[in-house]
Amino acid sequence: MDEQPRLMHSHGVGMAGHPGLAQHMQDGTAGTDGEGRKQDIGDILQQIMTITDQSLDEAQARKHALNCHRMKPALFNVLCEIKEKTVLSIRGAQEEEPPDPQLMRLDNMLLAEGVAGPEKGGGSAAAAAAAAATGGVGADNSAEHSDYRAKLSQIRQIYHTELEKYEQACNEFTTHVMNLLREQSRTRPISPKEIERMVNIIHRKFSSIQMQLKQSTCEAVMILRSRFLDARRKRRNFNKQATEVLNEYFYSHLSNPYPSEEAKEELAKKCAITVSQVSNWFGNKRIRYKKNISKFQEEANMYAARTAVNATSVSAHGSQANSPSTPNSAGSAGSFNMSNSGDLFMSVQSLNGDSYQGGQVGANIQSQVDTLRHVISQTGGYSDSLAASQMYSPQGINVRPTNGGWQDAPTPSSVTSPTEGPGSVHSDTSN
DNA sequence: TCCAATGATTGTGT
DNA sequence: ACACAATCATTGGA
Repeated sequence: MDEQPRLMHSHGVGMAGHPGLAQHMQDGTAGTDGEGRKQDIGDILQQIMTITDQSLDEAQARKHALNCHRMKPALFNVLCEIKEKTVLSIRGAQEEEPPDPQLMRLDNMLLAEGVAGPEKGGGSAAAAAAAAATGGVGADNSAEHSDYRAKLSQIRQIYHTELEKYEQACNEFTTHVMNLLREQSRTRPISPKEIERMVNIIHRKFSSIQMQLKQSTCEAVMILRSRFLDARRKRRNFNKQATEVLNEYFYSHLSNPYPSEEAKEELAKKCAITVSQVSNWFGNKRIRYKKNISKFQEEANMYAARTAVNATSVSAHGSQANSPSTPNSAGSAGSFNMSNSGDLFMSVQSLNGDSYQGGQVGANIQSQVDTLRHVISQTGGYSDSLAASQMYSPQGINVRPTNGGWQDAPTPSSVTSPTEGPGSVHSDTSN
């Protein structure tokens, strides 16, 4: 910096002890010719460069004089132009930046999660969407949702408070800097464009802070989501009634415990759970039943007896059994085949694994067959130990609980008929 | 506190 | 897409 005065000296323009600006101002002729103008500019420059070296009063006086000098606007314009063409133009090239994709992602997410955007509904909509995604739409999880919403709105509140703080700080700082620059623009060449640029720089800095805020908010939302909507963490046992409905269906369709889509829907409705929950339940049940049939024997018999009572009472009234086991009853060919007798069914069953598809179509009849089989097994002197051994009894050439299930070796129903002696093949069908 | 039961998820096979 | 099997994570009773 202190080189510049020397530079001036070398040009032989402004010198220490040079007449003050006031004098120049009085000297109107100074600016008329080229030489005079040059000297004039040199003087002004000199004033600018040495202004900090002077005492406060003197500086103030000179500052005032400078501000009032007729050449000042022109000079500042030129200087601004030079600045513009050099440093600022380089910076300007960097300024044109596309919207940050990362920021856009964060914004979108916050919007989708209901943290940003409209106050009402966003959060609950996001919660509902998230719940739907996890398949958990139950009557009992509305409480969970409200809890989720409460936490989400807490995050939202914090986010907005912080955002407001940032914005306020940003505005305050921007105003301060702008005032400062405007003030300074009287004594040094600062164009409005430059001020604007400075404001942009400040905004960018603050927006990067904002991005951090958004990022941490997103993280918080994600954690909240995973904690609240991970169904495994919020597992609730189904209520007794729901379990009974499902078990009833399962044991009354033991030969083919694969509810159709409609059956699942109806079961879901009855149990106030989702279809996917029904699917899960049946998946688990099939596996666990197959793994340890003896354990489920008692349960099987209980439900079989119960269903049998229902079935007989219903048939006594000459109407259709209106249980969840009905949805599959739309079948015609299957029903026809099945409707002949349990004997036919069983023979088909033992000959052809696909017969269970028929069973699925004629679920009504199949249900009755299963049920009756259980009743017979109960009345015929059932014993647990026998049941356990029966699982692997010689009767079951196709009785292999571990071989992959009902579809290709579909005789768990006979497995659940432990009264059949090892020799009494299909004796249960002779009802 | 332990442990069986149970609903849900994940990985794999078809 | 669905079923199975293994597994996880939670619940609830002893």
